[in-house]
Amino acid sequence: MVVFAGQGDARRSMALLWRSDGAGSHGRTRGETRGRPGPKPGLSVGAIVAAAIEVADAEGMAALSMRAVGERLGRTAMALYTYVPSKGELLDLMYDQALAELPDGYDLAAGRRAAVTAWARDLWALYLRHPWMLQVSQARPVLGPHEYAMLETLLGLLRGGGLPPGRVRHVVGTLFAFVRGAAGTIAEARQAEAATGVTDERWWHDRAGLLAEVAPDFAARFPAVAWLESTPPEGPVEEPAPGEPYMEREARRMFETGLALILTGLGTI
Amino acid sequence: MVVFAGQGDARRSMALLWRSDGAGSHGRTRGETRGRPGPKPGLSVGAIVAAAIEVADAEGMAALSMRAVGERLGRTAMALYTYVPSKGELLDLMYDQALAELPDGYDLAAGRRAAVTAWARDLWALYLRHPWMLQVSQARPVLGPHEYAMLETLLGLLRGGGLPPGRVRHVVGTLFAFVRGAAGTIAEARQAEAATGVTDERWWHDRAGLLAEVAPDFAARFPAVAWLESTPPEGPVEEPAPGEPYMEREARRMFETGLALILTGLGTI
DNA sequence: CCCATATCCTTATGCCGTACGGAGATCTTC
DNA sequence: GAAGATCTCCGTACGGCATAAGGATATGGG
Repeated sequence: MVVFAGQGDARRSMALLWRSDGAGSHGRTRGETRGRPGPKPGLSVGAIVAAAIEVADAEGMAALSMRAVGERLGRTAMALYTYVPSKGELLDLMYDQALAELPDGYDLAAGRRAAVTAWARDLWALYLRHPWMLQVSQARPVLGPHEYAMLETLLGLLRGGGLPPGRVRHVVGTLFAFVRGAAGTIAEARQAEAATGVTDERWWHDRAGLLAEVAPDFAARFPAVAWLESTPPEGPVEEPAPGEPYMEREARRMFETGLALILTGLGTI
Repeated sequence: MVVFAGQGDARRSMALLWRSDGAGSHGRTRGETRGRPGPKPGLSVGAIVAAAIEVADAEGMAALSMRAVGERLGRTAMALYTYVPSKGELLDLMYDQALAELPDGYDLAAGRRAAVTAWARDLWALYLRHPWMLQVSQARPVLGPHEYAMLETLLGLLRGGGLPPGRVRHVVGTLFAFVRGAAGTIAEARQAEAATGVTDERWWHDRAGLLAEVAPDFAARFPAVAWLESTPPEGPVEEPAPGEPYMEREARRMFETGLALILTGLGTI
């Protein structure tokens, strides 16, 4: 399920997001530790965010608990609350931190379309590296620095294409929606595989058998579906790509097709 | 976060999904109750699914607990387990049941593109009526009868367009990904609004103030973003649509734009 | 009547996020 | 160096969650 970020002290959470210690610098957090009473901080916001991302990457969003993150850092769950106000804020920080992995510029020399394609592929790859990102609510955007940086990058590619600003907004929204939706298909499959240990291949095989059991009249009820499923995935017009599971290859092809449709449409408008 | 369906007894869950009592018929579930010992069932799978959908629609996915569903039916949480193996299976049933609201055919008289557009709009509207649907994992599809019915409907529109089957698969995936992604933006906003009581308008206003506080150099760091945000949403080339909040109108326009891009692209390929 | 079987409930287990307050480290100020 | 303020980290506890186990009770067939 989508996890909603905490709407606690909004000012504090924005300050955390835009804190000056960049990236995963594991640095000091609120001003300087120098000259403050009390024990030296053994952790940092950056370290906690990094640990949380590791947990979420490895075990999936469902396994991301404050206890689990604390354990990875050799602390208890409660120790984290010194640095981060709540789990919701931690999710926001994780999300924005992951976005920092994106490149911040693309070469327009090969053309606008090629650059936007590269941008979309990178975002898609990021979502696949961090499938839990798709489960952080998009409702109230995180509004962190890296989110704006990503947007800035895309706008840099789209601006100057002759589109009016209102149009640009909708194109941006379309690209985000598509990449996100397309990545969701496969990202969640990976999470399910990691969480349950059942490969996608096997799962589909088992389910197909059950489906035939429970709906013996399938082909009659859904002729077009049966037609589609009876045809082979596609011709051999493809590089080998040896290790890639069937599902993933299909998902990638779908992504490329959809992206091409959108950009072709954009070119003819 | 995305909720994963239970991978308990797969056979039982498929049987539940494809149980003969259709739709919300609140009918008998496993064979006939006639001639069985024990008290008469006071509930039914259909009634439980309907109650769960009501809860999720009204209070959001986060508030959907077995206790809440039981309470709505005047029972305890444990009473539900007589009918449904786990919360995960219940989610599958809810998902497939909601899909039953979709029309099962479109008129091709006005052309293929018009029909596909209508199909996409209906799916988008369904997601907005039931925002929690977007939080049910897509990883391992539910594979319920209404999911196949929806697919069958779309394939009925796309088949005969001269596209090879492999291509059709990718176009279908693209349409699903886009509609889902686009609906997510606004559906989650509605859920957040319902859950927190803070309107989107107000939330954005507050956050903008905080952003200016915490990142005073915003316009310099993100010039293209600042440029985009400084331009008015769009010309007055729009019907009044009085009650529609600003965010929703923009989201709807984005959806229409993206759909047009995809279908235009499809037309020129 | 008797008993198998069904529904529904009470209770309990082990997770979760996190409020509260205590223990002890480390600073500034005398 | 002592006092007091302030900080990190932890132990405990609370209420909520899904759900396992088993008991009370109703209902049918024999």
